[in-house]
Amino acid sequence: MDIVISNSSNEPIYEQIVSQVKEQIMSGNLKEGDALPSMRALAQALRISVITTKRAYEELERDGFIESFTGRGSFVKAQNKELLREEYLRQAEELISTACEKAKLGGVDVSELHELLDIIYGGE
Amino acid sequence: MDIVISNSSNEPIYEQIVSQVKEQIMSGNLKEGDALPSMRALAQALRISVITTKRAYEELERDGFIESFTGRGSFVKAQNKELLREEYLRQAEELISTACEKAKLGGVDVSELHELLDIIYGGE
DNA sequence: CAAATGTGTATATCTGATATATACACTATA
DNA sequence: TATAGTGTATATATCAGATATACACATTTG
Repeated sequence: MDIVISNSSNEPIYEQIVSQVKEQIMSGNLKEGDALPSMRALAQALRISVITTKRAYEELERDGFIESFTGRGSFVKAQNKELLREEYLRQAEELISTACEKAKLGGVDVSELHELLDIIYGGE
Repeated sequence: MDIVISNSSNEPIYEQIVSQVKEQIMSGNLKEGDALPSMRALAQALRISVITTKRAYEELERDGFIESFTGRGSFVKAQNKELLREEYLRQAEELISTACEKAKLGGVDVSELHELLDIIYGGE
């Protein structure tokens, strides 16, 4: 479980954890039944509070990605990757929508956005 | 000066004001030397506090878009629209970048993003 | 099987950003 | 010069993010 958090990011720490756990599930790095690091262990590793890791795990549990048991630990639930794909697609769609609004305000043509898209998607 | 704010939005009120003033400058609705509504008048119209309108105007002043004079009012400064265009382009670029990250996580191909872009940009 | 250790959980609290009420200071004008 | 309109400053309220500490349960180990 490689998880990295950034204090400079404006994204809350617990959201960063949630995102990265989802990524690891999507990549196959985490499979059904796999144990997540304990809230304490993760908190210690990231030098943050247990309450914050708990909050992240709570959100993951609420969204059906993991399951937690008092005294035992937290585990990955059976996952439908297609569901995750749809979630990421929806997020991308929303971001592109906002990008289009900004572009229109600036008088930026759609063709310019297509170029940007190719450059950014390709150039990683 | 038509300004509309949404309480349900997660964007702060003062940021909503800032954005919309920039939009009106970009659209030519507000020109150099034009007087903005007084902080009090705008606050009353939007049913918000003067402090909030002041904060919005402060940000606009800090970014060089307007100028405020105690006892006189707030006025639009000379504007370089190209500067605003660049700002919007930069914002769009950043959004597209994040969208690409999400898409990659979901295994969404770049071609699908191009389709989305056309649909969203066109379909307003 | 009881003690110890490791797990998740709950309560009260701190901090920073957003928004506010109220009072103050300056300018124009009637 | 009084008054009404402008921007400004100080102290306060509220909410989300993050926390410390103490609690409850499960597993391991002597």
